[in-house]
Amino acid sequence: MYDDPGSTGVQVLKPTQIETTHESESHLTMQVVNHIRAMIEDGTLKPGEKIPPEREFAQKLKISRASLRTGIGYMAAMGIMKVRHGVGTFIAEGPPEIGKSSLGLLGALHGFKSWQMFEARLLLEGKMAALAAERGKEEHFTLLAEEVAEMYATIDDPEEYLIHDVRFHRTIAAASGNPILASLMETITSALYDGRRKTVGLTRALKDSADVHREIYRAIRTRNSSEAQRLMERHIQSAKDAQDDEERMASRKRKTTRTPANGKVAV
Amino acid sequence: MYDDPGSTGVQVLKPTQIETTHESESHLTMQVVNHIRAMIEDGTLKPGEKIPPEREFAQKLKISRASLRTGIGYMAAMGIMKVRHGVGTFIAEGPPEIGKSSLGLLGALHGFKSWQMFEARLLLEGKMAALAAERGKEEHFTLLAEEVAEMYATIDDPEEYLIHDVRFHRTIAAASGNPILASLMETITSALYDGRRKTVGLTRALKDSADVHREIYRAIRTRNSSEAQRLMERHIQSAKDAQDDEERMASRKRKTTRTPANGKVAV
DNA sequence: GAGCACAAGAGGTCAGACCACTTTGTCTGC
DNA sequence: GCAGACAAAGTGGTCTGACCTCTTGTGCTC
Repeated sequence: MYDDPGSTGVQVLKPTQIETTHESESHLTMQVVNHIRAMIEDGTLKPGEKIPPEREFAQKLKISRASLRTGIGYMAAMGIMKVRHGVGTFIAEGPPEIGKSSLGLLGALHGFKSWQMFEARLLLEGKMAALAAERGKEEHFTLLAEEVAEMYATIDDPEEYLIHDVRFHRTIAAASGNPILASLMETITSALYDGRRKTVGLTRALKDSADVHREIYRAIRTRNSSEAQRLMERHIQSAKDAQDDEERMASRKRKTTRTPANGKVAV
Repeated sequence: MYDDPGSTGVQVLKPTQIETTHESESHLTMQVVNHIRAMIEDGTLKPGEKIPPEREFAQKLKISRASLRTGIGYMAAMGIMKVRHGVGTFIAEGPPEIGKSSLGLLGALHGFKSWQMFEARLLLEGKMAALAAERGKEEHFTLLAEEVAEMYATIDDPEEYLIHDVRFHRTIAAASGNPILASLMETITSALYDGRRKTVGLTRALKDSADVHREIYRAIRTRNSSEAQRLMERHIQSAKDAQDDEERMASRKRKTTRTPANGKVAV
């Protein structure tokens, strides 16, 4: 696997290897991270809130602005904070993503394949659909129903449709009661989006798509977890197939008149 | 779910919301990230290799050293690069982790619970065990067998044992043929480790633990994927139970003589 | 009342000096 | 000749303080 150079290679035991996880990033960077973390944990800082201006905050922490910025950059990279030029720095809110573009970068390093992303999605979303059926609360069902309705309503407007599509999946994630799984999903789907900018003819079968979502909703609503999982898995699988088709088509002919502008993916 | 303030709250549609994913981090930071990304993709830079010294590299990119450092810090935060004071900056190698301490920090924000981590692990590792049984190659089986042997051999040395334990699980991840799932697992387990530093009496049942690993190995070896998954899930479940016990014990009585120093978790 | 201009506040970048850690190779003393 | 101490080079870490750019709000003008 990772530290195996050749075929003969066996056991080169470096007992400390496991520990390598920690001890990164200089002292001051971590000081900033921990300070902010502490402020979050004790409630001084809540998601969406703004931290003090850099100059001021740096002075309070008795470090230079440069060091403070390093720490902020670190947390911004992890998606914990959002920095807005000319406005301020904020604690992130909304669906937690484990590490934004992280997956995309890692992909470049280790050669992640598209089908692997779908396999992961299949697993995660399938399980979450099942969990949503078991643990979902009334308000989740309500939201899901609304999104399905909106999907049917915007069936002629791919842009709008996509929004509700995404929301539907996020609501299921929320209903699953496990934010960690939700984060993982968010990470992967976001890599799937802007990582490649797939261009998919959304118009093709939005009606079918809406129908499937409706079925999934029903299964969850009636707490039929195995059915929910099955439907969700089939749904993702067909999304994958659609993308594969699209890809094959695109690579075979570059001149097909269509290609509906900046791509979105039907989820 | 995320953007739902009250009970009446419905549909406050902000069509651009989905796009919010991109457009973060200033221009120069991204320039650095993209430049390095390009160098990785075209093979100029490979995992484990060192990038040029900051002063030199900054000059080459025609940006200030400070900006370069921001970019490097960004990638370091995502686990793409490792910075070693006094030595140099390197492209990360080894098991890719989506975002190091990211989960821990996000946990502080969104209140991740321990059982949720185990639920995620159960799902991921269970699936990977099944996949390993289906897709594993001879060399993976060999490595797995070796690790099992080492486990039995180091049954009296928890420290050593843990190393092989971890390697066993990583080898399965590698054998699953899906590095994305492997990354997700790595992320979660690392958060489980140093996120809390659970103290678990390892000595308790290392023999049993080794036996279980052996059984899992056998199932994978004989390509019995459902059995592999079942055993792995049971294994993780019992690890969770053990930790729960430990926790309950620790919180009830703080004076129990044991507590074998800096904690490791039996995997 | 609708625009527009400007000022204030906040993050972004820069330059250059200096500090701290690693590594390496030489020099010294035994 | 060898071991240990030391010095220097190379590289990341931090600081200072100035200046640039973006966003937002205010108040003036028409």
